[in-house]
Amino acid sequence: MGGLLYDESKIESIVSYAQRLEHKSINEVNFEQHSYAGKIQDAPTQTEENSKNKGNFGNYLEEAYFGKKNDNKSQPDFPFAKLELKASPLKTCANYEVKVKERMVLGHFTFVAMDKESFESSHLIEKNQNVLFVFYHYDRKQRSGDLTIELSDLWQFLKEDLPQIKNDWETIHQKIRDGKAHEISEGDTMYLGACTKGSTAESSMQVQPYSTEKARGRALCFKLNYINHIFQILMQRRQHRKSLETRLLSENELIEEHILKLYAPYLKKTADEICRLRGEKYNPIRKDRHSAIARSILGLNKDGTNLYELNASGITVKTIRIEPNGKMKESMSFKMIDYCEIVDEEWEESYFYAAITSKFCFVIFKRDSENSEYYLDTVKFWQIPSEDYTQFEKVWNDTKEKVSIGDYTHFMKIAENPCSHVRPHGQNARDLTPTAQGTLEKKMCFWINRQYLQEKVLDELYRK
DNA sequence: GCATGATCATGC
DNA sequence: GCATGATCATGC
Repeated sequence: MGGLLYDESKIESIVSYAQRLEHKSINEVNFEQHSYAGKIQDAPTQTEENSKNKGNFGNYLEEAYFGKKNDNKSQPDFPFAKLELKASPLKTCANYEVKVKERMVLGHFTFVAMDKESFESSHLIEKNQNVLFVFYHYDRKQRSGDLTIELSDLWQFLKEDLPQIKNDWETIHQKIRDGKAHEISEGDTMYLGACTKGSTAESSMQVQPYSTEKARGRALCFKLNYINHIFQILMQRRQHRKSLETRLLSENELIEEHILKLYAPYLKKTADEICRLRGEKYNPIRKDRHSAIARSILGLNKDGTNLYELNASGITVKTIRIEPNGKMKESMSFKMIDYCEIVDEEWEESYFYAAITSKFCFVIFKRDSENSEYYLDTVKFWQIPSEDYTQFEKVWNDTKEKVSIGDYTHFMKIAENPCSHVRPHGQNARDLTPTAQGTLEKKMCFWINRQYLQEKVLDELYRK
């Protein structure tokens, strides 16, 4: 192809061409590059309708900027340089923090094809050895060509993360081999995920090799927390900032195994004893005293932001208290709902979605009689089965709708949904937060129902 | 017994 | 001051 402004056999050339886009839009840069101007007319012009197409920016980038036809070949986008191009949208949060908006889809796969692969020989590795990430600021009111690009940079699998990614891949692979493709859940894995593609309609269901049951089509993706982490790392590298995070794992370790190892010395010891062993003060008045212990053992700071693997995987560490009868007493709370944010959000891009599709690490304290102390009984990793996602989605949608119309008094109650409900979560009844309508309302948050966790997680551990 | 609303201590 | 990770208290 003549007339390209980059050498398509050289990674550096392609990357530096992409970097001309930073802090500018595609149309702006194309306009500046007069020698290329003639070609712009060939570029696809967007209609209002197709600007809603999610892959649109990526296609526009490929065609109008790199002058390539968008094909769905299994080869990398720049086959001569073995370079894959990936565009990823950013959003600016209420606190002005810039984050990646959605998970990064790496490629659709069929269960039959993946069954025959090994991680090392996988399509995933083959296609994504070198990735050129282009992070752009998403704005649904603007056309792709006018969106501002924040960062273009080369990325390769981090060798420190590779054992976990391999384990994630193999977890998905094993489910296929076990004839359980229909049971795959995004929460099964840490960094790499298998997200659903296509609808639940019978026509879009796929066959799997070891079961007659059809399963929803899937694509491999980097889960939201992980792709966001890649963005943060690339930004840090660019700005020569040092990461504030510590790595929990040493070489070739897996997250789950390592965390279980950290808790092992304290199993069956009371909260008080654990604190004494660790030379920390036990404060029986704090409502989050067990959580404080669970976090301290992991080495988490108060914000819970200093450990790389927890951030990159989005693992939610939660403590549960079990009463002598084997039951948990309380439902499980999450962050306060941002009423201004939720009205503009999509379910799959919401905080709550990320939370419920991530692994949970339940640190379970139990007491054997009404008067005795709670002791650390066990640590259990768990994920919400994907068939329950729609229940959480219902509660989230209901909340979004009510917030949109300014109804802050009829959120879903515990009896209305088997999985989740909405309840206050502030310092007291006078603790208010701004709404989409410009008023102030009581702080609330999503809760996971006590009974749901009891049945799905705890009955198995504390069966009477 | 449990749903619901209220509240607590902490640490940045 | 306030977000967070929770637990408490009440009344049906």
